Amino acid sequence: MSKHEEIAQTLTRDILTGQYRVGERLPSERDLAARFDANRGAVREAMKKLEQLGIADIQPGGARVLPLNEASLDVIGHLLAVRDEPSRELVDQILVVINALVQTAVIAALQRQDQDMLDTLREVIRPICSEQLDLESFYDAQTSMFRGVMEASGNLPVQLIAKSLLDQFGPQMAFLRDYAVPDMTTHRALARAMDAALAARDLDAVRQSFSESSKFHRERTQRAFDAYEASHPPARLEASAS
Amino acid sequence: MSKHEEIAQTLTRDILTGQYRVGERLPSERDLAARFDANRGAVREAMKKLEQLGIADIQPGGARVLPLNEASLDVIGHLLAVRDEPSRELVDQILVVINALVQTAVIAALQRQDQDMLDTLREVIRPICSEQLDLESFYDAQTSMFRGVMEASGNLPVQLIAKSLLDQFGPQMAFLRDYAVPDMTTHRALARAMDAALAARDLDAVRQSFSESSKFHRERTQRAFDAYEASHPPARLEASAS
DNA sequence: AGACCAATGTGGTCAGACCAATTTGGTCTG
DNA sequence: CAGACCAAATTGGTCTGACCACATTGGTCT
Repeated sequence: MSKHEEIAQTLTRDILTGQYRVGERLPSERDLAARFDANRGAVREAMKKLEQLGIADIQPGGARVLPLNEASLDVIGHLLAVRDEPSRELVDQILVVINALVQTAVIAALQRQDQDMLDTLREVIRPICSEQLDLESFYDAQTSMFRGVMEASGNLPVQLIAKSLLDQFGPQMAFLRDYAVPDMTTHRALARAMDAALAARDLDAVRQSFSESSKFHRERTQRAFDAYEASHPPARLEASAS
Repeated sequence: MSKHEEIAQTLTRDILTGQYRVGERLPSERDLAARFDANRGAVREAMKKLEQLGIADIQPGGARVLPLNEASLDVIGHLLAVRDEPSRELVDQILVVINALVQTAVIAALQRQDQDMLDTLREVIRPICSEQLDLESFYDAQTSMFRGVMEASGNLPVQLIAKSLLDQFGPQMAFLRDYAVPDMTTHRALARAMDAALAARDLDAVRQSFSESSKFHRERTQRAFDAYEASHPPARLEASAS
């Protein structure tokens, strides 16, 4: 890892864990350069990164910590990675958003009235419901489905948001894979419902089936968290939940 | 505007308007420095910006142009600004996404079962339906409503996405304000429906009323586009639509 | 013709300096 | 004593020039 990445990571972690209060001034670039035994250029690059993440506001006179709701979408990945395991609440929120985006994309795709598009859509769903998948392949298939839906929607903003979110979310959730209870029967049933709704071009049914799938996925993820925490040292009891 | 901003803007514009093909190599930093009569540091900063926007991939050996669907959400603002007026299609897509986010946020807020939250929510909606607003104030009120809903949702990813989108979207849409046909009667009716749905905690009604409001807003925006184009030189006829 | 290799060009990093603007701390004034 | 004021120190912003490791390129050798 290069110097500026190291500095940026340390500072990002410090800010996101509350080492610096919101509004507080960060040390000057020269101080940080001395502390990290780095060139000021390296510190500058790191600070630029913080600014891009929207967690610090750099101005002549000093850099200050911004509140989290001023941040860029790109902080999500860092937020998930800051602790030993991601926050259950944040993970659930992300799943909610992804569901909203997928539904928006599917509906947009359906409203384009393009038969080829619809066939493509059903094709990316089929692997989920028809084949005998293990959990690993299921995740891959689901991700492919998401990407396919996004592309079919033709809605660029949705595509960009979903890509950013999935790119940050996926890697951080890898640790849960071994703890998720496979339930391919239900998965397949949910996927069939989605496929049927698509075939019928029934918007309400599409919404309904995707919502149900998302709800199941969210519950399953929370159960995976339970399993993970049960088989791991619950850390120190102090402040482990915040 | 500082040098690196000028360079970044020019390069961003060139890339987004297709002056460079996807996959094509950009000129080297030293070449660009010579072309813009700048030092390499300024060019480097500009290139960093392109990389952050997700429109260029910088690697030892050279920087290459990325396809648009690899970009960051932050390109939206640049995409809207690249042409004389924003693309109608993109604007509509953004409105669709914002509606999806708002609905997600409202539902999340409602499901928190927090009476104070709900009261706050209704308060941010009230100005839209009760007062005699001109169009300008209506926009402000609507934006306030969005922000209030986002905050009330407690869903950080939704907040961050909406903030990013609105920050990029708002300024670029200012040019349309004078061409939007005011229809405060309908606006008020739609807002009252939203308020009633919230008061009843009826999720389906909430979805329905917000969808209708969004639909009306989208149509009104497209009509504003018509009015704008009617009163502006339709540019040269060649390739004006692409 | 293909494999190989050296020269060139590329981005990545660093060091040091200067500038304009802000911040800061003391001083002066009421 | 409080507030306005000013000068010195500090801050981020910019620029110059140089070196490095690696990718690309073009020629050479087999």
